[in-house]
Amino acid sequence: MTRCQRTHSRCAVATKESLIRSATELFAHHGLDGVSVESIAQKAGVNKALINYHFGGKERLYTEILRTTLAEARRRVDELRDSSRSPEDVLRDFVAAFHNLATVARPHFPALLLREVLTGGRRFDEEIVPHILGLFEGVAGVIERGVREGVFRPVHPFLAHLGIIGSLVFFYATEPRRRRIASELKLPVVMPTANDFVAHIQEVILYGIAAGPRRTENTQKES
Amino acid sequence: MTRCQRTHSRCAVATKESLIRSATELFAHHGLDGVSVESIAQKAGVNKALINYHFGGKERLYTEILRTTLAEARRRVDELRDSSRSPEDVLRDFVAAFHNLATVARPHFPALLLREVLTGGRRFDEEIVPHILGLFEGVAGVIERGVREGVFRPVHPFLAHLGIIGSLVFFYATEPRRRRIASELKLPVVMPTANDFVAHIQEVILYGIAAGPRRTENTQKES
DNA sequence: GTCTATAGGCTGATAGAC
DNA sequence: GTCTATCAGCCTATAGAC
Repeated sequence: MTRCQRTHSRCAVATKESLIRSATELFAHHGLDGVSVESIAQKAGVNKALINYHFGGKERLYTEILRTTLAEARRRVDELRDSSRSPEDVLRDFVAAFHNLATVARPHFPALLLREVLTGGRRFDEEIVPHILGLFEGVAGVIERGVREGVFRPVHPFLAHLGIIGSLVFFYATEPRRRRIASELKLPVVMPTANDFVAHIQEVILYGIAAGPRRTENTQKES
Repeated sequence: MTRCQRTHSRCAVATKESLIRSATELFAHHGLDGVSVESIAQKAGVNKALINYHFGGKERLYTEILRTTLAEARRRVDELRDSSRSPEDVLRDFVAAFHNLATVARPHFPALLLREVLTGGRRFDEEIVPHILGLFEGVAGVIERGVREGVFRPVHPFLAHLGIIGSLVFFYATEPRRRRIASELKLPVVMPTANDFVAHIQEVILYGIAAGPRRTENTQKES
């Protein structure tokens, strides 16, 4: 219970932050429709009327969370994309940055983004769209550069972007649930850590799109 | 409006199928909590009381849809996994089968599975768990075999499974929405088709985990 | 089997006291 | 800024007519 020094009452900013923190976790877990304002307020330890006072309603709170979370993700991609390093290294950096974002800085970013896209992205307004574009341009851009410089095979940048982002978003969005589900289902496997996954996916992606001679025959779609 | 030959009234089976079809699409798009029984009934063209009569409530209808959808996916994986073909070919077949399932037979399978895992898989009961296990064992099993036979690098089967399934589930679960969103956002890219994606992902996966000499240096996590 | 009518609970939002 | 009290609307489920 953070208290202001002068008023001896709970700071407004502390209330807002508490609400945002609680709502972020609940929205990521249950979706906008699966969360009641009552449950958000209870988890935050404040009155539910304050959601309307500070944010103007449940939906506006959701949109604000989506916007700030995507802004943070975009900021990190922008920091990396114009690097002078090799395309391989930049791609590795993207994966490492995603890992850090999804495990430390914004652990609910993957689930929030995924849920929003699943439902049709109806909240992708003028404030959010640039962030989505930034993410896309970052990954697809470095792949395009790698293809141009001849270090990557001529893969389609957008498809490669989707494959990479798909793996990452799926893994981190489902990671906390999967651990519990896997143990309940008695999955016959030792659960690797998220760190193991980062190393694996960096390796597989780079082996997968790197230029150079291969012993594998051409790929085919059907048997 | 399918009618029975003798009763001259709408067949019960037609009603059930119509409800299942409508509910499947709505659940995949909006999630269990985002769909009202009223909207399901309206889309199906029947009365909402019939949802309780035929299925025993909205949640039971949802569980039934989840179960039959996962059963179908599992059935297809089981058909392929014990093939005598090479691990590379079986993996290609898995991807092709997923594509067929996600575009023709059960277009809502990826979104339904994804949403359920995101929310914690609370409906993974004794009837559903074997299907989940079947999917996992199919993909991880063929990778294990490939590693054992020396045609794949010694990747972790479970991590490889997650990376592959993640790409596929993400792509197909978001495909219909992404097309609309991309055009609204004026994404500076020609949208490739799902067929293009299949070819791309088969290629990248096999290049990514195939054994054999590589020109790429060792993978590292941080810059 | 299907429909109408309705019960009963929960939800999001707000007015007003402090 | 925060809380209590409350309302109107929507929700799921069901009883009962046909």
